[in-house]
Amino acid sequence: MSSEKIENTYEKVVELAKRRGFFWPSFSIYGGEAGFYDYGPLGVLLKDNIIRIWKEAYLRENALMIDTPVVVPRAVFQASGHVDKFLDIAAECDKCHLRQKLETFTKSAGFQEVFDTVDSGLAFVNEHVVKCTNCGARITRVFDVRQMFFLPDQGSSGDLFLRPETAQGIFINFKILNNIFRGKLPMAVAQSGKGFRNEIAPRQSLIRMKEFNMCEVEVFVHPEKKYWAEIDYDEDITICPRSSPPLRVKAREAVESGLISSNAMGYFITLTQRILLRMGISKERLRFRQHEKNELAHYSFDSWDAEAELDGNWVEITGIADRNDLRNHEKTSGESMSVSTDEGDIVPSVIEPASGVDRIILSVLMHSIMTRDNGYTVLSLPAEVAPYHAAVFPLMKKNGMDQLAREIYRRLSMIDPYIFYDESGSIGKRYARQDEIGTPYCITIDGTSLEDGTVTIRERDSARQIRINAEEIINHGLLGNPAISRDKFSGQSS
RNA sequence: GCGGGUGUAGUGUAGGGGUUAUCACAUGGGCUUCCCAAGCCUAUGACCCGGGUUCAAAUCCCGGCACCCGCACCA
Repeated sequence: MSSEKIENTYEKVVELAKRRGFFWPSFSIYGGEAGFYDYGPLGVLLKDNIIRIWKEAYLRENALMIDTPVVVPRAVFQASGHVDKFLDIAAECDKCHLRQKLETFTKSAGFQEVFDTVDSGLAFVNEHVVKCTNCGARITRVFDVRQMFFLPDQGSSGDLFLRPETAQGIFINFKILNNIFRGKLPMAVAQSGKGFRNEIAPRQSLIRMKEFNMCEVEVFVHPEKKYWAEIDYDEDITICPRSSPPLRVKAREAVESGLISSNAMGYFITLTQRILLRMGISKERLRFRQHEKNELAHYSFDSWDAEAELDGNWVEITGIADRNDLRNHEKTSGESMSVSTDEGDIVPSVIEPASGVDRIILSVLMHSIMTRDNGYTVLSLPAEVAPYHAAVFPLMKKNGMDQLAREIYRRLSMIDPYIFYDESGSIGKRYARQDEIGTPYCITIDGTSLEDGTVTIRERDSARQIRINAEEIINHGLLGNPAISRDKFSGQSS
């Protein structure tokens, strides 16, 4: 099998995704709508698996799970700063209709001003001659571009928005959650759900969508110590700090040397790597890059992005931000957000590992797709990520092989529902189909099965088979069954 | 949002004012086959949408939409 990078992996994955049923553009019979994608039969299973891996990793950190509405009243985003800051002050040239951020025009005209409001921008262009970077005409039109969707109907308290992040649902419930956690710190709260952003130019299928899935964790820590737990992870991470060239380090050492600013930041960078690798991101194609000062979000002092290399570009798939939202909500709502500790009352700081589920899914697919020497495609997904754990086939549809195969399928699916049954076409075609959707094992019932109850199990990546008693699988399952461990497939070929 | 390119079955494509719209793969059914998309028979299936020009538009023109590439944007 060739593990070299396939040129145009992106297009290959998008084509496969539609043909086999992972994902495709939404609303296509009505011409489509940019920025929206449907998950199909396989994509739903894959996405569930990705989210489950994340959820289980954070349950092991004793995180609390929460689920809050996607529709959110204005007051929340007023306090968080999104209403004021989550928009662009844009300008348009009346002559050539070039449209971009006002600051892009003013900067290239030699001005350093930053604009928060349409009024301040308008006042500026009236006072100063700002010329179009394209045609040289004077800029006079200034307007704002909201990046949050808002609903035409009012709620009981005014404007309603679709949330651009799930995080605020956690912050505003901080006191309730901390009570449930019996007042302790540090505390982690996690939420998986949809977010909405009015992207100007949605691109590249799952990379930039207007409606997307996110998995966010808010880790509440002591603001001076920012400590979560001893970093006992020993593996290397690749980091790109602002202050030095890229390097491979252990998180513990990077925290001790000050390259990573806090224990909590280092801990969750490493945990994020473990989670992403488990999901099927390739380690060689994953790095953590610290944000430049000028690319930090309005709420963040420090931020590290987990980036996946996709067809030569580094794409953010998870962001780990050091932010301070509780103070804003305390100020605006008047509710105390402080926690009593031995060292007095404190308002916790927040470390936020936030993952884009859709981007992870695309990255996992792009990192998993392989081409066999015979030219056929294999999705080399981790077994626990693959939509189906196994497929069951009769070698041929005769002599009772199909009856026995259906019986084994029926019994097996009682203990593991992620099993696919197929008896159509030739055996080779069925293997190839399962390879292409990442099914790690194919169980085939042949003539010998009729005699002694054994079946063959074929491992996807090696295409090798072992023979095993069917009862062994039915009683113990496939995943984690020592009789079916990968190394069993390494020695013999068939 | 801007500029360029593209749009033909599920997928990849040929064609290019009047065709029965090409081919391959995939898909359904049948035959064959005791292990890797084999073979044979058979069936289903397409010109992105709207307007214009024309006797006639899938084909030419205009507009829209979507996708791809670059720019800008990415809280």
